Amino acid sequence: MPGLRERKKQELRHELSRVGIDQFIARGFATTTVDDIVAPLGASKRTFFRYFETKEDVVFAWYDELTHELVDTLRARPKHEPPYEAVCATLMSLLRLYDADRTRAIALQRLTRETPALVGKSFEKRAIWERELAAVLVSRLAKSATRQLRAEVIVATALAAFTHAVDQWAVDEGATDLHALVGKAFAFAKAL
Amino acid sequence: MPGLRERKKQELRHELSRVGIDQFIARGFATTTVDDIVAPLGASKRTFFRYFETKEDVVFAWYDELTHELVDTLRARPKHEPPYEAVCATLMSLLRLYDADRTRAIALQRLTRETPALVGKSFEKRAIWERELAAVLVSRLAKSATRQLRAEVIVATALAAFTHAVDQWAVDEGATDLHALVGKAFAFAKAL
DNA sequence: CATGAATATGGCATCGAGTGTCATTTGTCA
DNA sequence: TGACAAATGACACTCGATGCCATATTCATG
Repeated sequence: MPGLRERKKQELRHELSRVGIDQFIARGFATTTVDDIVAPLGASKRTFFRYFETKEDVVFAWYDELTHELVDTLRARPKHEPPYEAVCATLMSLLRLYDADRTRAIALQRLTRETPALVGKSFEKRAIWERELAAVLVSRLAKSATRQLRAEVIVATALAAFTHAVDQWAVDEGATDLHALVGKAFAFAKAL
Repeated sequence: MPGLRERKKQELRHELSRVGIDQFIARGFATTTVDDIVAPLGASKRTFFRYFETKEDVVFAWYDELTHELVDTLRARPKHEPPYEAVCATLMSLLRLYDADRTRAIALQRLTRETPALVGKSFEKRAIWERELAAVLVSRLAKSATRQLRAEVIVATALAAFTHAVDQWAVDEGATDLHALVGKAFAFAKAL
């Protein structure tokens, strides 16, 4: 079992992320200092930076937690399924997170969109997903000198379609149907 | 005509970028301070930050300079040309930059790849291209509730294919034919 | 060419992110 | 309970980034 020490660590990491995001949304990213995040929890700035490499990372803590799950999901897709469809189906599984708390998801998307530093970070994290998923996908493709590149292009395309759909949905304040929009974005990429 | 003042400004901006990149390549991004960049040119740190918002920006100064050119190139593509092909042709025009100085291009790509902060910045700049190009492309698409999204997906896909091809080329130290590789990447996206 | 307005620069002070170090506290396990 | 390992806090420090103001440079006009 996990043990008290490990449990406390995960809890603190989670709390730091929660408090941080709340403050960013309420008062803006730049105007919120690390001390502001740490104070309500009675922790020190030094501890904060043992849990997160940068201030930006608190916004995308959940990205890291999902990486393994995504990889597993893609691995579990039926062997005969075409590669692009497998990646699309994998990404679709993420939508439950947006469904779970639409208001927060939209606020978070807006926060990211309006903060250049966060835009960069989100892409940086996305690049990690890309690399991991492409590594899985490669094994599905016929051997060739360029199958690594092909895997990367397929994953990157699906991911780009996905994020643009989510972004559009958030810009519209959730007025449209997210699932349908993502589906359309996937279809757009398929029929270039 | 430009005037002395304007000419000096552009020259200094160019010099700052050149010296900065050189030092980053030679001694690493994190270990090079802004003072290190500014010293050989006899400028002050304060002046540096009047030319570049962040230290990262010196690496991507040429991105900004190319934005208008890219937009114009896309606008100039024949009206009947399918949208994806128009974007691909537009991006192809960038390859002359990589041909012009292959060694430096490869070194720069490596620098970016190995520096997380620069990875984020490069995506951030790419996102600007995406937005600009998508805005142009929209006018080529049939009116519909989702044509904005469709334009974004098309542009993002082409751009992703392009950068992954360049990246692969740089990883291989320029051993493969860049033009052919980019062409293949474009084809991979087209035939998902 | 002289002169005053507009603009670019440098120096200074300041804030805050991020890191190294070490003493102290807290969880673990025999 | 006592010893060991791991987590934390406090402190000092570096450096990116910004506001402020005095100085220097360019430009437009007479």
